[in-house]
Amino acid sequence: MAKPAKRARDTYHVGNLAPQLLAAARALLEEVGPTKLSLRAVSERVGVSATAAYHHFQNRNELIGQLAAQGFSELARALQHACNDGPGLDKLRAGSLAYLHFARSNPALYQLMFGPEFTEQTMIPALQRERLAAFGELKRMVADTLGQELDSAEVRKASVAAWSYTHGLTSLVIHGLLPGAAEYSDERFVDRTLQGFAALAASCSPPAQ
Amino acid sequence: MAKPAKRARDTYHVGNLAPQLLAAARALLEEVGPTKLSLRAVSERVGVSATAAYHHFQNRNELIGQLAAQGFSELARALQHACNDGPGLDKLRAGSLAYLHFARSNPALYQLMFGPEFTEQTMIPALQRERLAAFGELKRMVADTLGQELDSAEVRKASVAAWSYTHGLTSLVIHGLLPGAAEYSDERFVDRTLQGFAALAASCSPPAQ
DNA sequence: GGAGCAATCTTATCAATGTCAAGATACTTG
DNA sequence: CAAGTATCTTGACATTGATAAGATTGCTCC
Repeated sequence: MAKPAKRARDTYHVGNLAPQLLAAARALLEEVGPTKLSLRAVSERVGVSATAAYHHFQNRNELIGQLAAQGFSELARALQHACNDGPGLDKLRAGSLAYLHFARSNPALYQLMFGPEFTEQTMIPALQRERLAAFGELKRMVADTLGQELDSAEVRKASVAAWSYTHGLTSLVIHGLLPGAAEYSDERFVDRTLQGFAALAASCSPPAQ
Repeated sequence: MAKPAKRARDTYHVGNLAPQLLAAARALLEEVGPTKLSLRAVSERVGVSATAAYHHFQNRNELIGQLAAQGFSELARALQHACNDGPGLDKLRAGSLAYLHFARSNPALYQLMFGPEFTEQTMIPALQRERLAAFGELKRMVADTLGQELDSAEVRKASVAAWSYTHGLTSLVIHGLLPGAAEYSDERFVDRTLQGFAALAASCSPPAQ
């Protein structure tokens, strides 16, 4: 009697799948870009059937959401390191550098983190939490720089300003919208932008408080 | 003799399809979001077969690329108006306001304009051109503010700085990452961010020139 | 005016993808 | 070891972008 040649043991996958899927997705993400990351490709890379992921994630959005959350977690750690190691006065520059460096090292992940997939409805808790944690790290940096309390109105405003310019610069660089986006160093981008702000601040009307 | 009840004249569509497709896509874009805009839905809204669009656009990317180009063109016009009408000193604030207002009025379009779909490879000429034109408008504003020549190094740096912070703030607001992103006014966001910059500039080490 | 031709539009079809349902297999717990 | 649950597979379906081939329209040239 011809039994099926391929036994279950050969095709079955067992255990610890979620982290493997996340790792494969993370790698594939940078290869194919944030829009073309397919669940099937991820599953195939791990060596598992196309629908196995659905036993660990509700759907594609939850998987890439966890990827994004992972990204914010790493970004927070990078900011923390930059803030602790650097000299006291230039914490903002050091933070911006770390931010830009993270994004340039993981461009597709960064695009995913701020991608249009995650709205209020499709936002998973882990993503929201890690994003807030990363922003908290930035607020801490700003509070240190300003020498004020963490939750003062000043710090809140300045933190949004710092996040805005850093995210904006990063986004422009990542998308290749700035000339020389490929070859120039992180330092060059950050320093030139800071110089640009200085020039703007010098010849601008003082903002109404 | 029973002829086919449906004559060709009833099903055939004629003439001027490209603009209609773009208009329908533009409307659908804001309804379903930048990731879920399907060619078929656009075609159906116009009342045309699913593949008719391929006689006017190479593929989906070219269609949404032209949408994005259209967005940059409108953004440039908005900046131009804001720059010409406003008082001389606050051109930067007026420009930022116009920028944020455009994006909040067309959030999905704005996300598309800076979306990950358009890389160096998949970039259509019209998009690149209109994007450069919009940035040129911003540079003109900055040059006016600084009182310097359009292509000086100062203006280039300051323009990137201005674009960075404006795009960053806009992006954060659009994505709903700032508290109160829904209810607060454009003015509030811009002014608070400018105040934040002032605070940062005041207690920051002066950037090395 | 009509034959021919190019542009435009349709139908039929395919491959890729996200997702669900049902069954098979492995692990756990009594 | 038996039963139940978690995990994984196969099979299937709907949606979507895209191609190929045929139908229709309008224009051009005689």
